Amino acid sequence: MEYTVLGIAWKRGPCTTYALMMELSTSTSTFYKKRAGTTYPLVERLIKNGYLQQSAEVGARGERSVEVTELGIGALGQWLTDPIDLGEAAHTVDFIRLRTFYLGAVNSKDRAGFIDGALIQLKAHEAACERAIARYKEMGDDFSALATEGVLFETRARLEWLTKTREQFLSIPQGKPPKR
Amino acid sequence: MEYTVLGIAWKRGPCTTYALMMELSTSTSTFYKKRAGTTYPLVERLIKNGYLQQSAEVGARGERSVEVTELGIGALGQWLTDPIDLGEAAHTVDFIRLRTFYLGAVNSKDRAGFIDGALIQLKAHEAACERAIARYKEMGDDFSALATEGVLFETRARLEWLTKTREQFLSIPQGKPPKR
DNA sequence: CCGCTCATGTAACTGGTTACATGATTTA
DNA sequence: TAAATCATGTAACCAGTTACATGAGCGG
Repeated sequence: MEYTVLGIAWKRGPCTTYALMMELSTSTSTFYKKRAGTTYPLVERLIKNGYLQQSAEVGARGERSVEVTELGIGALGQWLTDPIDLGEAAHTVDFIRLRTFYLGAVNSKDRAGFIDGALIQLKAHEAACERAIARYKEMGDDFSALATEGVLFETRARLEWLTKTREQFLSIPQGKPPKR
Repeated sequence: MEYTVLGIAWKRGPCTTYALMMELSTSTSTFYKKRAGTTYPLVERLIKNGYLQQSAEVGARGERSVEVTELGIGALGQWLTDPIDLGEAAHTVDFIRLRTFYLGAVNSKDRAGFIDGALIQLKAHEAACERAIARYKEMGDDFSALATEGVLFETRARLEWLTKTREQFLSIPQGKPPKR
């Protein structure tokens, strides 16, 4: 999304499109598998619309760098100040949870396999979040640290939910729910 | 996503594309604002690929209904049985959290406005989840009830996170983090 | 000097959104 | 009988993904 790129560019100051792309693809929070094909056109679009501009700063090897314009900072502030509506606040994605809606289609053994596999991945993700938070703190990026704390809260909630409901998920008979 | 439609069609048994569309757009868990323009082509695609088929059942008003084929049930089972990888398990979306990464761009008063507005929406969402769970239990759809319990856990974690970090978010000075 | 990372793109494809369009049936 | 809901689509647009393509600089 445009605002994420705008936000990263604002935090970093003048940097290359490549650097933006790298941060987009490695962040614990960003949900796009942004690669070159997305980032370069997106940055182009933002420049065309006046939110980013070519920076005067040029690297040793002639890399071009971009920076946020006044207009861009204004748009970022607008986005952060606009009250969030219920639709956006409630909109979350969780691919583990998504599957659990239909677990009745498979037997208990398969359900256990899925849930236990998911728990392992979530624990790995929890550890990754902790490392990311430490890294952000070290870098002095307090907002990213607090935001990633949110990912950690979420991950622990998912672990707790799956752990507590595991037995119930396994005990429900296979098949679709009764018709009404 | 295809699997969600497949899952809903499996749960419901023969039903119209319209009914699938309605469930997609009202569910607490589905993240697509699926409208006609998405659902009809998607169902067409699933029929073409053999996962859905026209059902013999026809409504009083001549509505066509679709149902899952054996192949479709197989694909659904496959999806549910395949172990989830870290990338998919870690991939979550939260538009409130996304903004908090860049809250340093605005002053403390604006941050407080954003956070407090978000808390109000999250509380409303929490109540909506509770109602949805009760409804699913009433309908005898235990898997959806347990899955939506997951949404509830998540929502409460987000509330707890924002409540606990609110003061910290407000106390950090405005501006971008120091360069390294 | 070979391979890796930095750096910058392009082109084709896919899939979702918006907006439009139509008509039947139900309900107030 | 008028409005709402059920029901079915289409077409233009937009944005993200995949895969391809290139070349410079750096470290072993």
